[in-house]
Amino acid sequence: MAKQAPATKPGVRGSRSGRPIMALLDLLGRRWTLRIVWELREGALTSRALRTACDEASPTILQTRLTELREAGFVELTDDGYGLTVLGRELFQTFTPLHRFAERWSKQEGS
Amino acid sequence: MAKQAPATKPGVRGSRSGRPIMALLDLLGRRWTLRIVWELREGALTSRALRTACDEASPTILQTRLTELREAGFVELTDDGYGLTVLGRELFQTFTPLHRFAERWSKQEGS
DNA sequence: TCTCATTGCTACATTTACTGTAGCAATACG
DNA sequence: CGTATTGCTACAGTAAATGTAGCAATGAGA
Repeated sequence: MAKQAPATKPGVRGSRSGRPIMALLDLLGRRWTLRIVWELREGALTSRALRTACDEASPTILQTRLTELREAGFVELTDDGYGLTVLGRELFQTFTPLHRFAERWSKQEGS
Repeated sequence: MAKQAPATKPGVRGSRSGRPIMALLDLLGRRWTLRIVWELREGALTSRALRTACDEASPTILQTRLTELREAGFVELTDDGYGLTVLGRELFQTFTPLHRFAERWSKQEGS
């Protein structure tokens, strides 16, 4: 079940082009992926706690996404539960501008 | 078919919490959404050109995503085709660190 | 005006992805 | 032993995405 070479695994759309950004956009563009990274931002969570944080999402898909994120090297399973790796935290850093953008977006939306 | 109040439209997962980032993560976490924004980064594309750029994705889903992105205020349809709005370009700006991250990610993956 | 090509967009049957519920084996605590 | 976690999986049902085809509207050319 443990795959290798995550960055270019065949099932990833856009990875045929060899452009890493495509593989990343594809991975992040799957349901719950962005959310999981977001919810783990402040520390590790157990699978159940993560599920609660993710609005009781189906454990099936959470497990699938966690496996993908682990294969990609963004998430790891420790004694404290699932947590972001160093790489995963770097990925989360790129969300910061996104967060600020979201705030601006929601405000200009009312008009 | 035309909805209103995009930031808090009922179908958006995570928006019940009222946190804009959740609505944004949900929108961006749908298939082809990230990719579309990415492909429009250098200028407007016609629907067919966008489809080609998106690896011949189904026009059905592209049209759905384009509608969502237009309702969100990120994309607009002009004489040149679909293009990013000012807001959409701001959103794309947040991808820049993601792009650089993707490059680093693909390199450390081989080990 | 009659093609012909392009645009944005949609129908629809098939396939894939996701959901919701239930429950497993392993571990730990009493 | 019971019971309460953990990570994880099975499976039936539902929702989402794909792939192919084609529509109406627009414009260019003969």
